[in-house]
Amino acid sequence: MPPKSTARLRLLETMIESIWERSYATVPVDLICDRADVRKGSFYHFFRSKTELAIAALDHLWETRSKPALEEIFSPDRTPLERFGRLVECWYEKSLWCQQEKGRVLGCPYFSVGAEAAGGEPELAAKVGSILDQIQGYLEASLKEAIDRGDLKVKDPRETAACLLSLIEGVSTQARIHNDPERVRDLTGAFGRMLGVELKTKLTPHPARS
Amino acid sequence: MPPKSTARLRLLETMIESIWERSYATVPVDLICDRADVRKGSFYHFFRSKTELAIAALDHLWETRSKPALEEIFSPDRTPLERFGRLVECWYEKSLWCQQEKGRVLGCPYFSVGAEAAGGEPELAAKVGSILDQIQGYLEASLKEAIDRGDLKVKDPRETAACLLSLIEGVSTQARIHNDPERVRDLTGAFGRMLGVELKTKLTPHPARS
DNA sequence: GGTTGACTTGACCAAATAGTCAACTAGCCG
DNA sequence: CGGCTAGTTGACTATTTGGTCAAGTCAACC
Repeated sequence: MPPKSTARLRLLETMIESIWERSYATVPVDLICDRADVRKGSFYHFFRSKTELAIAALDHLWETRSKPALEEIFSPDRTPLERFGRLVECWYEKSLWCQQEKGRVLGCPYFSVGAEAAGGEPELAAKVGSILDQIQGYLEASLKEAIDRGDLKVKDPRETAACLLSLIEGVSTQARIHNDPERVRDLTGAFGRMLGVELKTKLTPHPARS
Repeated sequence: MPPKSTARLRLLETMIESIWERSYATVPVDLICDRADVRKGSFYHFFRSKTELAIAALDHLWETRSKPALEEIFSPDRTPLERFGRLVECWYEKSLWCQQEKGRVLGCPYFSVGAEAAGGEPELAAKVGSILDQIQGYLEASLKEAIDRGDLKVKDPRETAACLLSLIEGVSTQARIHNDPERVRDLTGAFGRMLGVELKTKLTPHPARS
């Protein structure tokens, strides 16, 4: 039987949103409760602590949004190189969407929270770590496939996947810090240079930047 | 005449350390005061707010540590490519040092604080942004020099510098999240691949990793 | 009808938080 | 000396924080 109440779900979604816009530490339980229209007591009925909610929320975001999105991007229908191109496109579109809908470029919630949690919230940081590893897994698998197909010459796909991920996340975070979605454009060229191929995306090469 | 009291300086140094180990939001003013052995009143004699101290502290760190270190790394005595190699070496050594002395890999304080501050502390985020831009400047200048010398073929040095910086910072943050300094090793190969050359560093290619 | 168990409610708490303030000290300059 | 100023002190406030709790509601099941 499905859960009788939507409160738990509302808390998860609200937590993600709040944490993404601000940061883990600066989002008080009271704010989450207000925004989710849930009373404090109910909060602690579903979750033993704020940390536990955060972990559950990241997990929820991963399972319901990020993982499905990556499944689409890394679909077997595409060639490996097409997947990388699509990944970069999606990342850029998300940044644009963020700025328009949220008023700010917010970057990657996993990465920001992970960096924050690494100093003081080890379980939260570990959850982020495992999610990042899974993302890296998609990259690595496609790298290997590309190598097998002869599309790519890469010595160590594991290391290269790690670098690609760091690159994406680094660029995203820069975009967040500077509140500039255009920084994410650079990813197309950077991916290409890193892999030694020319990536095809819809993103035009490079308009003049302020 | 030099300042009569070291309290201000102690606050700056303590703030950097605390913020680096934990995060901006989770470092209370009282803790800084305790660790710096300064009373609350003195704190607010020197700084109007916690935010103001944080900004001053990042500035202090930049001027007294990071900038001099980069000046050495990017010294004209080195060829541009040697500088990149040295940069990667230093970054890796710092990560190792961190783990040994601090008990944890802490990554880059600017980047972590920047990501955090972007949601709610715009002035702090702006300070980080300007510091990151300056780091990028060193990279860009050396890229241009390398191109002029014919050591490198890069279309857009500005964009490439931005990507290199994102890569460094992304890798650093991953190292922080996973508390694994070895992740920073990957930078040598990644830099090389990004620039289309083989970088020479003291870092051995790649030992087996757990 | 009565009992159970999941969920809700709002009042409550102790601790932590950023920031204030008036009084104090000590060096320095006339 | 006397007064000025930079710095120091610790007690103080108002608010916010994460978390608790006892008393409820309500639908399902016996």
